[in-house]
Amino acid sequence: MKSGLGAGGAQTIQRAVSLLREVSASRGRGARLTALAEAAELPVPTAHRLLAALTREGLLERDAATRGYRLGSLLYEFGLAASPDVDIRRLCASALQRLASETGDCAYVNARSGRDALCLDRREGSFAVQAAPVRIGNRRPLGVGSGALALLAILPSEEVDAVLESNARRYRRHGMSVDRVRVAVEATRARGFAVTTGRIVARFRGVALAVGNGVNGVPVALSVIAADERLDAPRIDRVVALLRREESALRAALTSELFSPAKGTLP
Amino acid sequence: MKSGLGAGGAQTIQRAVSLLREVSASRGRGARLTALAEAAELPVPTAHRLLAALTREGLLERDAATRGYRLGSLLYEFGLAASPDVDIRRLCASALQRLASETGDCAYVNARSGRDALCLDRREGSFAVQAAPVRIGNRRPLGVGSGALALLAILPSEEVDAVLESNARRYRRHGMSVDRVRVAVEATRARGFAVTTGRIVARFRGVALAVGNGVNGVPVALSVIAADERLDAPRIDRVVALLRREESALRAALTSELFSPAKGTLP
DNA sequence: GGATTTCTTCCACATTGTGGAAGTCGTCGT
DNA sequence: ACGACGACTTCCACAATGTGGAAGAAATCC
Repeated sequence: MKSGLGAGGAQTIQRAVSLLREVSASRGRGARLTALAEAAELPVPTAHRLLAALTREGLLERDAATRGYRLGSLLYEFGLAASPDVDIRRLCASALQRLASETGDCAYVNARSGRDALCLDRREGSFAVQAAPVRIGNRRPLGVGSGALALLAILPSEEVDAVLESNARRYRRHGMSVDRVRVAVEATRARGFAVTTGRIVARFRGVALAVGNGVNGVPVALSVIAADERLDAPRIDRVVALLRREESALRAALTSELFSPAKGTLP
Repeated sequence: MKSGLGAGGAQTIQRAVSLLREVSASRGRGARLTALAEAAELPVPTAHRLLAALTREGLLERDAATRGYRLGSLLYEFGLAASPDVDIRRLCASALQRLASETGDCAYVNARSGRDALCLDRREGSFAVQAAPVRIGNRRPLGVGSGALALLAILPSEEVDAVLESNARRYRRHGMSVDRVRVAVEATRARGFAVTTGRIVARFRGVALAVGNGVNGVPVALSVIAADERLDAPRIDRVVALLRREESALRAALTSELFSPAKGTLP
């Protein structure tokens, strides 16, 4: 088989992690074998064997009813130990709170993770009733969704190209295409913030703004998602103003955080 | 090589996870290659290759200064997505808070994870000044430390035997032995709670109590750690009384939680 | 500055992982 | 209820991948 890029000694680990990422991209109640195999570009029996091994080790769990794979408790446990010194969620908590209560809609923090956007945290406003909302920890390809688009648009163009190429297959599965994402990136750059149409998630739109140079080197974006009829042009402007305000507040908080990093559980 | 138990198709994954567990057992600033290889019972070059692959994938990070391996940010990200429906940390938060403030020492929640005890959360009291405290997410072999001992002692004897055998090598690295742990288990069962001498972590003692049938099927223990001169016999009794109180409160909270599970970020 | 320990690279070998094909199971639709 | 389709699992011949001893760099200690 082709081995692709200069790996030194671990096809298996690369494949396994690739499967884990695909599982954590799946919303709802677990991802099925065939879908995972396809997404990770692996033959079904191979994916099956790897998934079984990951399950045996506790990195995955299998929903008895659905037969779908979910991230396992061992990953939660590792996550506790891997908590970063600068806790982005804690830093963004109050910003999210204000955004959600002032707009009445759902406010999100997304971070870049490789070629994915990762939902770090969210806060629901009073109006928020979404069918299958993005949950904390979920991943999507950079460019798909408002937060993910804002994150993609701030990357240097050559990196954008690399991400687009790498995600080409995945865009298709989201009903997108490389070209459409590229156009959206250009529009986002010109506009200064990201908006999505109601097409990606049916009947919902998002507005997003990337945070300066990110948090601790990690690019981060704030976004607000609402039913599309609630987000007309004037309202978008108001939401963007709120996002701008929170973005500044966050940058200020970051500066002071460098001198007094708090760690551990919230009081 | 001997393959040991009935694995179906993934030596590599088993070894990789084993290394991850060892990394998350290491306190301080990262675990070194040789130590990890020894702990995971792997030849050094093999461990090196696997660790390099895990690092490349983002499951591990390497401290440039120490050359030690730490859990990587991708594990933190997976951890977010893998957060359990019943959040043990949230349930125990107030119990920890009271224990820490009333004793002035360090209060911990530990859970069982395979043959390990896992530090789920901790709260420092006013007196707590530990040199190398156990951090959230750290692992130790079941039986080493007060919380870990309480967790081991509530297991059925045959399971205790299995754990003891499996951990034999690791006890040695903690200056313990299977026999000493077994004796401690008997003593813990007779006493109804676990205490440790100041020998495991120099100059510190712990008192621990397991929580009923655990939380959501996961065995859990509450513990208080203090400098050994602070923990004389009468004070131990008082701490145990506090632990008993919190243990009951926790069991009560568990019952009501079953009917109104809260999820997501705290308000 | 040399000795010791720790880490990294190398490479011949075979164990482990591979994936096509075939079998089994679960789930639809009628 | 039953049959037909798709999804999951098992099987196994094959070789690519992972393996680990040995030797070569780095870093660290004395």
